[in-house]
Amino acid sequence: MKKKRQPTVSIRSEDAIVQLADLFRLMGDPTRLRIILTCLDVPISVGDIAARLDLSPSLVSHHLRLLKAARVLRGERRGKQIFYSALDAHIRCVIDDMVAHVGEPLDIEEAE
Amino acid sequence: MKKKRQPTVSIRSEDAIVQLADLFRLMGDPTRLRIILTCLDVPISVGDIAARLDLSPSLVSHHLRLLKAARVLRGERRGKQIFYSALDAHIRCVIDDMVAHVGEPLDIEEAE
DNA sequence: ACAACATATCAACACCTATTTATATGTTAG
DNA sequence: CTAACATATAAATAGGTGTTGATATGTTGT
Repeated sequence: MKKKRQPTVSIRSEDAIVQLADLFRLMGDPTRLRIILTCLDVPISVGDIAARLDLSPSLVSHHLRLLKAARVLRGERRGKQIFYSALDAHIRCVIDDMVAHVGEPLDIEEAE
Repeated sequence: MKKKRQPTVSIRSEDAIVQLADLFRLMGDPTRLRIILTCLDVPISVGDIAARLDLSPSLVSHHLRLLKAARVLRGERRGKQIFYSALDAHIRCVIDDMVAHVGEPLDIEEAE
């Protein structure tokens, strides 16, 4: 049972757009995007994220709270630590599409 | 010749992440996202965008400049007017994926 | 060339937000 | 229960950014 992909054109309601923009805005910060990418691989603890990205645990936790609230990531406790991972696969698709977009900078000549 | 879709994991270079984040940040503003969505349908002039979205032409033009610089949209002049449209199809994919993400709020129960 | 229209640019303000620092909450081991 | 660790929260600061209003650039018709 495949998911029906409804055309982009149809989403025009105010709150739907705001909700979408909120998600994009969350991914629009380099630090937060790094955190997201780190969590896409495999569930990883707050401290390990901080260590890998050379950030303070406090800052990482702050961003994780936003990402969790926006349903981008989810966290589950294992002992003292809390491991974060992607809530679903869509975020990965979004990023992959954007990477593809960046990968093709010019389809037409752009005289500046 | 299909495009090889490289895994999300591999994009880790600093500037690549910053470049991605810049694009997401651009889409993270409701006004700008509305403008993008309006241009996805069919090429449309600055004035028509402003009229349809009830924004000042000045503000629309300002955002269009950013979106054009980021290779999200492109503009071509037809007489006095300049018609803007999506530069490629990837942005539509990105938005569709994000819509799909929003459409599936909960895969697992989330005890708050 | 001039007038009228369409778009772009500039500067200023107000608002938002990422980061830091300090403190608090929660969990495990002894 | 206490100590040590892991994460979360709060307030304060600094830098970024969307919007507005005025001005500039560019194009078409007369």
